[in-house]
Amino acid sequence: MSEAVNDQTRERILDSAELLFARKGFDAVSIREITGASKSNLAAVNYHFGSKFNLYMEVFRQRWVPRTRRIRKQFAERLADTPEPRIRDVVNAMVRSFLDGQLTDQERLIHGQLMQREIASPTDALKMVVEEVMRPQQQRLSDLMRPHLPAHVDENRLRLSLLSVIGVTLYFTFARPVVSRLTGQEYDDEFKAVLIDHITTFAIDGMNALNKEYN
Amino acid sequence: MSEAVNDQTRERILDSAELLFARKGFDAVSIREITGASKSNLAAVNYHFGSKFNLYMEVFRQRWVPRTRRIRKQFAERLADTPEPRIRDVVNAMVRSFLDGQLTDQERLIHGQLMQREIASPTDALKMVVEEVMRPQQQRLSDLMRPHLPAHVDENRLRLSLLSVIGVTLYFTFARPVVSRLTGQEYDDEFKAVLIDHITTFAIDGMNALNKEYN
DNA sequence: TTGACTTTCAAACAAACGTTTAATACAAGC
DNA sequence: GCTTGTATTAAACGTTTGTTTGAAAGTCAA
Repeated sequence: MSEAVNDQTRERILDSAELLFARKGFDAVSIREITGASKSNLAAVNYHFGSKFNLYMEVFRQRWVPRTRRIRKQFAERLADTPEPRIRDVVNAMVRSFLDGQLTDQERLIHGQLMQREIASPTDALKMVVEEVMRPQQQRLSDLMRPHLPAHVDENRLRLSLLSVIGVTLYFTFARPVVSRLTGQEYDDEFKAVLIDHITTFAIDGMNALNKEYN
Repeated sequence: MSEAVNDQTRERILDSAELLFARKGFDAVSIREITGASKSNLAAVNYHFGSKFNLYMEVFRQRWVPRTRRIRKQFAERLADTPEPRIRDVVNAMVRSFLDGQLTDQERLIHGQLMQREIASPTDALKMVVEEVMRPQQQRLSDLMRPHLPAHVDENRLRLSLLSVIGVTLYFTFARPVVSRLTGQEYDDEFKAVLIDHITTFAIDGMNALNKEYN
């Protein structure tokens, strides 16, 4: 019972912190704002996490990374019925497991914003994310695609293409204020379906450039 | 003479502010840090700009927007010798006027980071940028590409493709910490040339997806 | 029930923040 | 040289921040 009580305050703080760090960024959010949102006491952050920065790191460890694992699981499930997936199948699964998977809209936005901000102002969290999450996943993707690519396409070139797919996908996730303004479209279900189709198509054709570089 | 003296303090503050806002973000930079870097007095920010936020807005008006105009000019120059540019020519000019133009490396990074952060935490600056800079430029690009596209490609679909090109380009600009880590490559001249080739190719093929949607 | 440990709490602390104020210095015109 | 307006400056101000402290409350096992 004590563990459950412990966990409740701690979990509430983590939830509030994740949301606020994603929305406003680490520097713009005070501990008082987080504890206000989580109905907890100011000193609880120091007690449970030791410091504001440690709280931030725990948000990545206990929220961001597990969510990425869920996305990856969905990616695998999308390909489970495809014995020898072509490049287009892999790219399609990549994009859709994030944009069209089981994440709620808010989760997806939070996930992207946390990453966006971490890239902008790198901390230890970025190092952890790249080494423990992105690198293994990129290796997996590379292994899936390698059989379909000509021998002259080296590993880094393939990596750049994978990063481009990620870049486009993330851009439309976090540049929502720009995209909405320019297109005059709110991110409603209909527009999001258009976006997903577009991103998938753009990414698949962009990736297929690898197969055309004979010169 | 008085105008020149006036302008020196003001300009120094703008320069320092731009650099620091780009590197660390609005919230993480104090006025004391800016005035320290610009060898000026704390109260000078209030005197010349009225507030920290106004300084931020002026950074966009007097640094970011003019630099975008320079990029746009280079884009136009790249196409000046091409009487009827194809889509690939336009995309190539888009990407290269930013990545391979006259901007210094630092300028390019600052330019991208300011935009990245503004997207993450939108202020009035984003509205100004989108309406005064991005929208007119997208219209220009659209006019250049329209003659080469099938009738069924509507305006928003074209816009999404243009945004995708911008998205990829920006991603590789500001996600430098990720890209370097994953590829093991510093952003030296050789790697940047590889990047530019890659991005251009990916973007051109991604855009060409528009010509293939017959179904 | 007691003791030991854990958790929560309010208050305090030192530092930092953006803004304001009033004095001083500078510049230009008459 | 004097006056007016501009620019710079140090100090003050009120507020906010992350961290610390010690007391109180809660929990669990003997």
